Amino acid sequence: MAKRLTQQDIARMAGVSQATVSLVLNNRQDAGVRIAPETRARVLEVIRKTGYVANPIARRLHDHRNRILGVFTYEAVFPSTRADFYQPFLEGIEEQAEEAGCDLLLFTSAKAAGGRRRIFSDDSRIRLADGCVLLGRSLDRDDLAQLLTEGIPFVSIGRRDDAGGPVPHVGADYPAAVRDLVDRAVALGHRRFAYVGAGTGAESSADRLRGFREAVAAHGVEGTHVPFAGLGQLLDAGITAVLAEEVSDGAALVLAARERGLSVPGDLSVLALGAATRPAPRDVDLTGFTIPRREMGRRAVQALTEVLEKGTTPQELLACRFVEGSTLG
Amino acid sequence: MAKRLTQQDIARMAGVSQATVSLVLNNRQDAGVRIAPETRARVLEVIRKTGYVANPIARRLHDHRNRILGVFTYEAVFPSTRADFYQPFLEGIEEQAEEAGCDLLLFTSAKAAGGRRRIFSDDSRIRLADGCVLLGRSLDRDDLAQLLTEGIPFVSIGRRDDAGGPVPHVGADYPAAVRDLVDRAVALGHRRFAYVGAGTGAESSADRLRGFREAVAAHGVEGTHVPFAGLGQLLDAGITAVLAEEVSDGAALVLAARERGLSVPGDLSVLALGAATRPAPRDVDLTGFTIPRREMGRRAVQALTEVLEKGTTPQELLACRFVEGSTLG
DNA sequence: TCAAGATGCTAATTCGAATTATTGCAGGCT
DNA sequence: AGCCTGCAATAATTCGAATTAGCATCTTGA
Repeated sequence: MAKRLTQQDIARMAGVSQATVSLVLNNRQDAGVRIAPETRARVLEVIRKTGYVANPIARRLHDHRNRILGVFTYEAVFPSTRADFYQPFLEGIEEQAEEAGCDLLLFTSAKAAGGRRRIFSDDSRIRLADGCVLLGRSLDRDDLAQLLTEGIPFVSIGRRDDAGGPVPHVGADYPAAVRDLVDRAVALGHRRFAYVGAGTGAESSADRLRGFREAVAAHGVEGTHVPFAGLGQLLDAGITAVLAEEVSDGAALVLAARERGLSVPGDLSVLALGAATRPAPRDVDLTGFTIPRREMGRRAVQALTEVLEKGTTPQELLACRFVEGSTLG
Repeated sequence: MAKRLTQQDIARMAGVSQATVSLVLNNRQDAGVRIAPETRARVLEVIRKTGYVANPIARRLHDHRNRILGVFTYEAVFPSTRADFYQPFLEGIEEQAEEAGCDLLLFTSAKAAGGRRRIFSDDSRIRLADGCVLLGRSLDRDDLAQLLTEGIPFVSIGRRDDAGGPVPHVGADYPAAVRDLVDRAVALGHRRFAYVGAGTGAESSADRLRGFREAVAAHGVEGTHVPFAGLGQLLDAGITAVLAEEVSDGAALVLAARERGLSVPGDLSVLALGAATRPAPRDVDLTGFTIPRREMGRRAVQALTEVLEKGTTPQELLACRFVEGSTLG
């Protein structure tokens, strides 16, 4: 196997010193550093011909920019079961990375201790990347805390509670999106609401439920929360509008209601809150909102750039888009 | 940002040298290297107390392996239009990379000159990775030649003709798979065959057509090749069995035949040769074969490992799996 | 008792690139 | 001639960990 080229090799070929190659490569023009145009050209020509690229490892040891952005997920991203969830985010990430001229490093090497990947294993490679985008419904609190204390630049996709300090993130504004749905339903005359879904655990769930509670309180209407949906109990309780965290749960409710000969939205309105951790039937035209996944991916990379350049802690929530379906009336 | 601890720091705290810390850390017991148990214990205690972890960057610098595998595609991989094509391969690649303890670098930074990425652009970053897996229906011959002459370790997914030298690849054995289909059809009494599809351009197309020609010649039956399918002309020519390179073409033929009131496979047998560059209707139960995409991804990474370790030029064809559909009779 | 061997550790070097301090060399000026 | 100035390029050092050669010190065995 051909040995990897080094700056020393390039230097020899161009008849200059290694230092000169480095200076040319980094296009240094500072005071005190001067390279004659013809020398520069000669070095560049050798670099072009050989396709030399600086060893990112060695470079990293010194300077701190590789133009490599890490993408960490707790599970493999490509299996089709996850693809539906990860894909839109990755699409945005890839797009923005391309724009920023960065390559993406997928941390596939993270030791799968107990089936799940870990950010910090015995020889964590997270520092290979300039910074890192974290992707997943819920992230390990300890991992986040360690990222913060070790000062590793990262951005979470999805809002995160503090973990020993504010966590940089690009999330979706679930409270606002849920409030909007409740507002619309109230305007149509609904007075008894139910929220179906976990409503706890991951921040995304908690945020939705919080939005729901705020909205029903603001309108002075009735709102209950049940983790699992039973169509019967909902109807018995006189509920007229259900907000389902999971799209698939919402769809199941609609189908169940129609099977009973009930009309949706005539007898019951069903609103979907965008979560898609499980595949949902496509043929139910749910009213609700969509999560701007692709945009979140893009913005996360932009935010990461900001972290890297300015050392800030960006926190941003993107608005969800209302979807005019046929299950609210 | 807390400064990271170094082995030097640990050494100072334990009252030993940096070298000793390294030896303890790596648990070296080789001949000529000995550390007294109490010294070892003292160092380990300091490491435990401080939570020191070796800087992976510095470590990599020394052993010349970045443990980064590149994945190059001529287009973005995540957009849903391509996802169906790339996904199974990537799944296998990711799986095997995880096993090998390597991370995946997606070359998203490759300049999109004329919409298409280039392996060798002005500042190609291909050498960032230890080696590279190439993915795509057809690869640029000049790119392949350059990879070979520059001695960049790589493996192509899909068989490739020589490009100034043998190209390391992991492909699918199309000739065998096509011959198998023809054999089965001949056994069922078919004597007039047609091959529908490009049959040229990409190696994958050419290989299929070659298998077809060999098979019809071996059986002494009639076999013609047409780039585009016209149901009428096929029937006029007395064809009883059609092999469609593209699954979608095969499906279209079946649907067209049924629309005319013909029976498939009663009046016409249709066999699909696995190519899926266009989305195909799911509701046609075609007989044919499937390409072991996921396995190809896995094997490609294994082959790349071999290239990296032994400098060989692996070439391998994986068998396609026969699919018992309902369009052969 | 003294050379041979075992033991325990460290100094010095390496990896590849970035950076700083320094040297060499024209040419201009007095 | 002697001296500075400005420019070009290089030697030397740095980063953190791994490794090799080698230096003390301590045991043995004859």
